[in-house]
Amino acid sequence: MVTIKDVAKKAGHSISTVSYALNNDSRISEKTANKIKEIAKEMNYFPSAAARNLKRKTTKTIFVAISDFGGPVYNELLDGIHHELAKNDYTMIVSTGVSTDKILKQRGSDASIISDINITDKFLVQISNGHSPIFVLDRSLKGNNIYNLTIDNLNAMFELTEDIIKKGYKRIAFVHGVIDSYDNKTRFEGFLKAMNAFNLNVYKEYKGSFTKESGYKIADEIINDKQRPDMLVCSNDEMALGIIEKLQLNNILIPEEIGISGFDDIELSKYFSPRLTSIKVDHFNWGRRIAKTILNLLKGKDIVVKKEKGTLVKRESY
Amino acid sequence: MVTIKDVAKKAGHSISTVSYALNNDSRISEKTANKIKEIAKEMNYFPSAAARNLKRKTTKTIFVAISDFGGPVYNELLDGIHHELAKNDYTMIVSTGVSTDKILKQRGSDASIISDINITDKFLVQISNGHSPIFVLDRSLKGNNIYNLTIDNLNAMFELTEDIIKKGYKRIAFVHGVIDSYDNKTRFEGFLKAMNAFNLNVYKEYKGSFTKESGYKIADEIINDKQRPDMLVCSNDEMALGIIEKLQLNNILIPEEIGISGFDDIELSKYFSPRLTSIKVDHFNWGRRIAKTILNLLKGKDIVVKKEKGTLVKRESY
DNA sequence: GTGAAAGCGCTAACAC
DNA sequence: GTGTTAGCGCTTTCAC
Repeated sequence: MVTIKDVAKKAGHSISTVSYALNNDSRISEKTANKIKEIAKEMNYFPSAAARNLKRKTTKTIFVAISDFGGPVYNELLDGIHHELAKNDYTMIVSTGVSTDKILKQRGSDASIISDINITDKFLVQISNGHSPIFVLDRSLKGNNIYNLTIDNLNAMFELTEDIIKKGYKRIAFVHGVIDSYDNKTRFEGFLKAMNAFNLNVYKEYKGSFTKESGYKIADEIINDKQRPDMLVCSNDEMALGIIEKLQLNNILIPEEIGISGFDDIELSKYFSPRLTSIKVDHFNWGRRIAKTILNLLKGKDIVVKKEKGTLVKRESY
Repeated sequence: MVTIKDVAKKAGHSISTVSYALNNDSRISEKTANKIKEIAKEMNYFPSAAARNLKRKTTKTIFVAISDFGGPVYNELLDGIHHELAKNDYTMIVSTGVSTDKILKQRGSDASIISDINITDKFLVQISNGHSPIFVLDRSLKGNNIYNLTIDNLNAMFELTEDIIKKGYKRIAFVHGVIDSYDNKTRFEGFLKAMNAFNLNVYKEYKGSFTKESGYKIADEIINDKQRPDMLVCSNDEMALGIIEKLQLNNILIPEEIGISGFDDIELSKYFSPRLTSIKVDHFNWGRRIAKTILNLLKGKDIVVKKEKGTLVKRESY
């Protein structure tokens, strides 16, 4: 591995001069700088991140922890974050699972974005002290270096439920995702708010876990039910799609017999028949805003945290 | 930030004793070790990755470069890689775009997996000298520390094409993805091999770019064509799905008027109507194999590189 | 405009 | 069994 020392020797200069030259310090004469740069290039030299990070106490890296790489949602979010960071010469690294814990503990980044449901609040609070800033998505968590960035689930779900109620549905049920997750709680809250506003009672509640499989199970319950709801408000799209699939397999017509709605507006939702009515969040844009917020904080600016809005996408599922 | 020095001071021991204790060196008495560990925990101490990496000249990190986070394929692949690495106490970091170049140059990892079509062969060859090992997926590239890991596109496509020919199709066209990409070339090769084996001429060739959008364009060409092919062998699923969507919008029946096949077997392909016949690759398993190969290499073992097989998934699209 | 040297936080060879 | 110390590759202060 070629180090700054090797370059210095070959260039016939001190390592400090080489360092200055490569970092475009104005003290070095253009002639020397160019000569050094050429030699460095020739030798295929690149500064070691480890050494530089150690010295600079900053990594110019932002870390993003996600639950899994499959989610249709992460795609755009990560794109948005990366887009903004790259413009500002920051590097984005992403990880899942146990790797995440290690990166977090060992301060591999100047800031972290947590969107991994498997990382506990407790762990985050524990490491946060004296840590680089941690931005948590979709949870509500207080702590020293912890910042909360969320989607405005409540208002979006309120708007959706209002639309449903105005269509004349009466036996409206709610399909929960992971019951005490931030997303589920706030979405349910928005749902309840609308139901209350129209003096309607919740007809039924189903307990799922945000997955398509949990949707299948709920569909089974519904199939065997003699007093079915006429509308299912689901806490996310994946459960809604699972339910649709299974109900249709059992010849229950959607939306004629039961209406259904989702949340997230994932890619697949457009391809189902009927196409799912859902709440769309512009994740690319949200990612950019998240990155901007982080960069501002790192620059020492004051930051304002605003909730990201969702918009109702009306299709034919109710 | 709390350093090893702080822990040493508080524990009343030298920093080396602390280092040994935390790294479970057998020289340190259990009593001292436990005391030190407790204090470290209490102080919320974690060793700095930067300092450790610099000293150890190893990061215990494997880097994966991907084209984008959206691809349905990456999900399982990354899961598989992570699964295997985590078991062996390695950390996986993932990145896209310009971040990738920086990480690669600055040796942020003990090995890298490249599955990003935007990274040029030239760049890889340039940095490879004296670099940690680089594993390239889906390309054929020679170099010092470069290893090629690929899917057996040729044989899988041969098998698929053979099945198509045996169904009696005569006017068989091929839909190219990015024309000189490894995947496209080898898939086309397998296609040609089967056509030749049955003495059939390629009826037509269309040029796409692996995206659904390029599928739409090709569909337009086909719609306006007076002498349409009766079968479209596509270089990947996404183009096939784009073509199906557009053809159906124009009331062309699939498979009655035109048959169609894909490659990759992405999630969506099951939900289309008709469901797409395709080649499935077990990406999770492939990811695990890739990780195992890398770990073996890092351990100094000899490695054998075998192509990953694909299997034909027959559905109703031809 | 350039170089010598200190030191970032850690590991590990060596001394005791 | 524990401590002293060199040094990983780099940046940056200070001296010239």
